[in-house]
Amino acid sequence: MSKDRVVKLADIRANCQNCSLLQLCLPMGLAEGDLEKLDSIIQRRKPVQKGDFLYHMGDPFKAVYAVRSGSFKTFTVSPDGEEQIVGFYLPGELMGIDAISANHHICSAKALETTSVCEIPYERLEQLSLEIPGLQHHLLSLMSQEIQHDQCKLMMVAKLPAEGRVANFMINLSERFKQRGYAATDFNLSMSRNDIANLLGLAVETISRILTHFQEDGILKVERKHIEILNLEQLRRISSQCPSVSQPSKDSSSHTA
Amino acid sequence: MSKDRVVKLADIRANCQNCSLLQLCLPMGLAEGDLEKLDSIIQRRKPVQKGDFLYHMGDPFKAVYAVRSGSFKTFTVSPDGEEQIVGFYLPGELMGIDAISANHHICSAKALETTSVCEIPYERLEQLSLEIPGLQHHLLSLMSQEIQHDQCKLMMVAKLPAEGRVANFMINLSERFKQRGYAATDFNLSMSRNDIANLLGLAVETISRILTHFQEDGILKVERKHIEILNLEQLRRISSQCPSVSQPSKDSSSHTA
DNA sequence: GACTGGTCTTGATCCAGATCAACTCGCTAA
DNA sequence: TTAGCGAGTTGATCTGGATCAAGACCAGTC
Repeated sequence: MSKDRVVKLADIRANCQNCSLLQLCLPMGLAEGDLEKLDSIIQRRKPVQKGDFLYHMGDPFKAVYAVRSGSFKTFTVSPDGEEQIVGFYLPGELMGIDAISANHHICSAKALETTSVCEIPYERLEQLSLEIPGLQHHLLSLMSQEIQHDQCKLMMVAKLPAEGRVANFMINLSERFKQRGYAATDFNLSMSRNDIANLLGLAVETISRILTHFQEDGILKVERKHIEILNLEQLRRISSQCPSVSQPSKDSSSHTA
Repeated sequence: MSKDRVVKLADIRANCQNCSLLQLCLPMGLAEGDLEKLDSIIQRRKPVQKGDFLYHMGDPFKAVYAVRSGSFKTFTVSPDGEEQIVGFYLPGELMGIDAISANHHICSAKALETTSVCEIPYERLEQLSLEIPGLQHHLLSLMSQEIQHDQCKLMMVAKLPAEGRVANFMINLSERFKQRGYAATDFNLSMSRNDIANLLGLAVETISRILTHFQEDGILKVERKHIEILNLEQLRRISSQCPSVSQPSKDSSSHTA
């Protein structure tokens, strides 16, 4: 294999055009030429190691980030130092758009594993979305989706009992993995039980108990971080509440849980 | 008073230029000429009566609405017919932007009292925000704010005990009233105890008990729908958790609870 | 006035899930 | 190999808030 060929491969991987997440991510639906324009402002950064921060709460808002591989959690820290998880982000999902109005990040983003991201300078993105037909709409649409999902999460936490929340969480992850071309019923959790508990407003012990309970009932197979969904229908029945999670819209990136 | 003068007064009232909510609402920060452009696409509709719907869940998405006076609740209905409140909307707040991505309304909007709204056809708004400098950014900013507030609500429900949620709810209302030029510590609730309980994920009885408890402790004066905040500091202490509610950003319309 | 239906309050009881405490399982490190 | 530590599980107990039930308070309406 010549050096040239190696370079070319690296080059291919680093373009939106050849990214497997094209249909999910920000550039979704753009024409060839417009895609290149967008591509030209995007910066690929070196991977973020597990436990490292992509940005901190309070940092000035410069860019939004698309996850390329791996996963993140975002969280705020309350005055008394307690962490509150806001969401988990998977490949193709956009992080940081909640910072537009405040002009600084309102939560911190920490890598749950080794991850790579595309950095999209926000000012240039706004300029570009004045020029590229459809980009503005797509951006607004992405944000509207984020609102929809947040409202859905709110309803889940306000209305569902513990089992329903865990079921809902698993279904949500499953659907997001499916959209990304991964197995829908067999995956690894990159987040700890603690993080899940935190997001769902429950105690760690409760998560643990419910997972073993689901396992006893043949709904899930749980082995440390590895989850296998054995009875999706049952899981849905337990979760059933939140319409927009069980009926994802056609264009559905940035499904955050 | 001549007929001309009457017409002129009516005309004045029906323009963004002369609206008392100008500094809070969608047209915030626009230049004179641009303001007129925006104004020209906005339709003022006849008032919506208490209990009537502005739109229903599932309706095709045509427009967003700015509350001019009065208040709304938005809610979804789950498969089993149960209502889940998503938020309450006060004058100057924008309703319906959560429908952009799905292209139909994902919740219903019901007037809590006699209200008037400005209807802003969404397609024309998108067109206009390609032309008017700053409008695109403002729109994105508004949506980002909505995300921020939803995340804040989520944290509140996931983390705070019942008293904290009620305290938080009251502070949030108080601040929104204040921004609108109403008294911050003396106001009327347009929503029922039931609606509040529903939003906060609590039982009506719990709301009732907490309100009497707050009254006994001299934190609030409660008389049916009328609320007087006697000890805002204490209320804050009970609520203290959710940073972005207690530190509203400079540009802060669409504070929804 | 008295009658009715909705909203709100108050009290008594119960239970889902928190909390506390002990233990197990992997993993890393020496 | 053992020691040590963080993450996860499991059990026992406790409690905040739900639920059930009964009144109280209004706003209409006849």
